[in-house]
Amino acid sequence: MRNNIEDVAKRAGVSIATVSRTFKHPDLVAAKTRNKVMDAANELDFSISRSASVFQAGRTYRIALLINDRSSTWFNAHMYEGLDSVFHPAGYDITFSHIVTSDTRRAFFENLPIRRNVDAVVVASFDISRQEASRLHSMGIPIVGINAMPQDAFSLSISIDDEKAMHLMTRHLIAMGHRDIVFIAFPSKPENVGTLRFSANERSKGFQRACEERGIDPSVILIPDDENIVDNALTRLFDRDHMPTAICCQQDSLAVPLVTRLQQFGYRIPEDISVTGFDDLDSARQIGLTTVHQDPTQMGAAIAQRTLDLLDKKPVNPSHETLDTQIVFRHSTAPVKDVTTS
Amino acid sequence: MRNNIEDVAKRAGVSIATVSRTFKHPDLVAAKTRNKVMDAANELDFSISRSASVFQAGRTYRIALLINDRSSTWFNAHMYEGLDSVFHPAGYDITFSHIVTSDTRRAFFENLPIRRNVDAVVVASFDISRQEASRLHSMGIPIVGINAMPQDAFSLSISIDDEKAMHLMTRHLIAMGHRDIVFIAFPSKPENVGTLRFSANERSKGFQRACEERGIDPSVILIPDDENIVDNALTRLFDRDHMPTAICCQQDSLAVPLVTRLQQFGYRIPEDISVTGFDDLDSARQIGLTTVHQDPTQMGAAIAQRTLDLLDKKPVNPSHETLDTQIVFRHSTAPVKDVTTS
DNA sequence: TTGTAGGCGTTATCAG
DNA sequence: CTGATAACGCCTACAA
Repeated sequence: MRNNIEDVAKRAGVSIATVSRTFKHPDLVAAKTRNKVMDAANELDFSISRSASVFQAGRTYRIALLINDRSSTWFNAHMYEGLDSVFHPAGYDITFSHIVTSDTRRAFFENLPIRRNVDAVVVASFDISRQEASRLHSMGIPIVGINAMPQDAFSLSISIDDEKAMHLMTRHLIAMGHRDIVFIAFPSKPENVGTLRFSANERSKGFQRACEERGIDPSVILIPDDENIVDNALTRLFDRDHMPTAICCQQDSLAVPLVTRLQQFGYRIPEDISVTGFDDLDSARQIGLTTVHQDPTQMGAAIAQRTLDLLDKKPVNPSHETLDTQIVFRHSTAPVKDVTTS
Repeated sequence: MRNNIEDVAKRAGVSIATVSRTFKHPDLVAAKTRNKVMDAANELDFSISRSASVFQAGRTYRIALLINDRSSTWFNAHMYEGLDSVFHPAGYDITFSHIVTSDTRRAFFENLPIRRNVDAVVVASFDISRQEASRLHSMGIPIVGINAMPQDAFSLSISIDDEKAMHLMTRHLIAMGHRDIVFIAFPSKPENVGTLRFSANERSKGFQRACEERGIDPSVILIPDDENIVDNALTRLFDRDHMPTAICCQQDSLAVPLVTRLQQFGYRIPEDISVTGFDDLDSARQIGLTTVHQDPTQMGAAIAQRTLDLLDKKPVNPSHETLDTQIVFRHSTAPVKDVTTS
């Protein structure tokens, strides 16, 4: 912490400008001079102060990441990893802003605490209103979205089509003869109902649309998203007259343990009940769950790269990307056995 | 980005010092002046530049987090969340340094790219050599460890006792009559064998010690840590003459899906085979796995708080903390049925 | 309670 | 290829 660029300059017998150049533009410095400088720097344990160069660069080299959940979530942790894999090497720090309750949300958009202090904003997994979008844009920096809507509120965006994916999945089930299908989901948080679209809602819609298209009465179970999600689901399931032939889960983190527990109660998956998930967690692959694949790491890396291009004023092709949704067919789904379908 | 402190000062008809104080020490500014300044600031969309104030503060307000795995790992993601919950509000950014291969490791410790650019270093889940420790200390800043050894190489540390925990777990199994127990683990990476202690090794040691204490020949299966860990484990398991009565897994991420798969093959857990894990993932609770609990979020938050105290030169009690290891007994373990033990 | 002025460490510009 | 110098935006003694 002690030695600064001037100490190195003195020791190397050059000017501070030369020291700076040695680090930032080595090619502009004679090899001999460069070595002198590097030696001096090593002896003094010197390296360029990031704070100082960031400061003088005018850019903040900081990216705000807006999330509406914990950062340790499967999606968020992987997305962060993808973002960081691109932003970090480019010299950017990523900092989370947790937009969880409607209060924090309002406070955030009113005060924009990150104003003037980040070079770009990444909005992940939640939708923003037009008003919030324009508020964000008042900062005059790129706003990019990951699984966030509406797309045109963002400078760049990347998303999967949750509705379509779940629609596809439901059709898969229906095509195998299932008519008694239950969709299990977590309810939207109250502060988000109505105005905003979340992945969860889209998935629910996709399920319902597929059912309605085939004249099936969609059966949806909403369970609290607490520490006992599987118990909650089982309770509601057992509360019915009979078990459905297929269970469509909003996400793998529910489907995976549910499979295990159903097995423990003697239900064979998929012989007795088909189960599907969404996300494609590692554990989903391990247990052979049929699910919708998405790769948040890759999404993060992709949008980060495009954001970087935008910041560097390079041409960025497509501004808005909707990834193909892909179902991974494994062995938690099978045709219905006893076909008593009307 | 446009307006700086001077613009605000002009508009508010005060000096820049007053503007600065209004933001940093509001109590030192007359209420009336303060309002004038805040109004001007709002009109100009001004807020203090973090880069500038960090720069001039002399501190970097950055924390380096050294990990030897991906940041999206269950442990790392949660630990990060804990660290961030304390560091972020205090104005610190956390940046990952991935120390993965022996090459990156060597390069890191030779060049110390973070030198002079972070206020503290957090080493997580891997051990460092004396040499590396002293190298780190040459930076003249606190080095803190989370599940890292040797403790006295760090200014502060917090750990669980992996060896003890697995020893306890194994004894639990033995106490229930199990003598045919298999321990399934991932091998250490080659570059770490010998010199360094990892959680994984400690757990293995704990298992073996417990076995030896009871005259049981410890049976250890090492499987590659690739995309098919459960298949790998099952293959090795089926390769034996017979199934063990108990399976001790190095971590939940293996144990949880293994339970599911074993069930699919008709083994009842725990009636036919007892299975134990380590970590206490959310999914472990959902499926009722008996496991060792650890809370990386809480560990991260705790060490972050103590690090902050250290940075602020407040007294920090205990420097080195080893958390009590706690087993969560659920229903994946049971006494052996057909006791043919010799 | 408020203003003045020096300095934080680096980089870019421009001259040599 | 190298050196001198003026920013960059803010904070904090110190003075008023």
